[in-house]
Amino acid sequence: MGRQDRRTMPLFPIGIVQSLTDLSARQIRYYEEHGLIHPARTGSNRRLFSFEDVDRLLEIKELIDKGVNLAGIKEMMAQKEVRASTLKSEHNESENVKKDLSDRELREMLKQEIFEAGRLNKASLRQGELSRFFH
DNA sequence: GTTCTCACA
DNA sequence: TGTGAGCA
Repeated sequence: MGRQDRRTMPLFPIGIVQSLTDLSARQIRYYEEHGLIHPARTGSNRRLFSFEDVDRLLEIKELIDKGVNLAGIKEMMAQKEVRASTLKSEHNESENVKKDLSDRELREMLKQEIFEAGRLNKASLRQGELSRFFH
């Protein structure tokens, strides 16, 4: 069994994940509903989470604690996937081309990440202002 | 005992 | 997001 199999192997029920992440079952199911995680199901329709799922939930929790809303988290995760697949495809390029691209695109990806973080932070700040305004 | 879906004084 | 109902 490979390392990857171990990361994606469906292992624990929602109760365990709850205590592992300090998220409510409600939140966990809600995030699944929005495509942030994809836990497997047992024959009796119970969710089974992998280490990968738990890791993602922990990342989600950090963003939630920082005041990022679901839309923001979705974009952050999407950005991350783009960066991951970019790296993966570059991994298959020839050495010469890769050296060139990875250096340039590494900076580009970093820039995008910072840009995204800044944009979302402003968005959540605006939310804060609005909630105060309507209070 | 636990989890699932659905719905909302 | 919480919570309770009614199942499996």
